[in-house]
Amino acid sequence: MAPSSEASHLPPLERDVLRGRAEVVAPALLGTLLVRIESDGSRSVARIVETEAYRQDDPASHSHAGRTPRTEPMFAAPGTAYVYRSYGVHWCCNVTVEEEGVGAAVLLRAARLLRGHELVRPRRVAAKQDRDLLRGPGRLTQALGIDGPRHDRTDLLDPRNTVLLADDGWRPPQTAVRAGGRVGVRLAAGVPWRFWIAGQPEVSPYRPHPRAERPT
DNA sequence: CGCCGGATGTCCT
DNA sequence: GGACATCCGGCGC
Repeated sequence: MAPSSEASHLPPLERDVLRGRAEVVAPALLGTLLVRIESDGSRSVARIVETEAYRQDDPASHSHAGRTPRTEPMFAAPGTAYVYRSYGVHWCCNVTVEEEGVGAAVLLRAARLLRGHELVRPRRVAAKQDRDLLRGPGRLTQALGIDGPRHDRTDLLDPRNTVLLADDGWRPPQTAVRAGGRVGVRLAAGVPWRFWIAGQPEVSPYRPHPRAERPT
């Protein structure tokens, strides 16, 4: 029998979940799964514990200035990956949300690794503890081998692809979902569109932008 | 734990 | 040229 059959039975995330406004979808994705399928069929599975919402009318969003070659995927159909380079060195992975033509996305900031430790460890040699493996958006992509050339513009709900959003039905208790300012953004720093599961050690440490402008 | 500098692709609303 | 949705290692407390 095929060794991958068990993992392949993880149900995909429902696309309709992604059609709502970014700041509604972002907390709704807490507890869902990110799956990385290697070329040999082996899989890593991680539980999403921290997200951030970005949308077109939001000064902190890449889509705020309109379409560019880089931000084009933000305007694609819901479920599309928007993978961009951060500070020239790291990759960050977003899921496009809202309707096609609207520049909105949810940044996947942190996750807890459930399976695939042996696949992730060699890509995250700098991680001193397991909780640091996918703690932060740059670390998350490095851990799962997500990058622009391979994954930008791919459909995260198409089971033929190598990075997928899945759903095993688990969700955090409502009382454990927290909201606050987004990490490292200068504009609209007070908008509480970062969401995380309280008590999860994989949630990335909050760090304000050095010149954050907060609304009065 | 906190602060600092270095790495550097893509954009200038 | 400067800013940026980041991370890491080195240093000091």
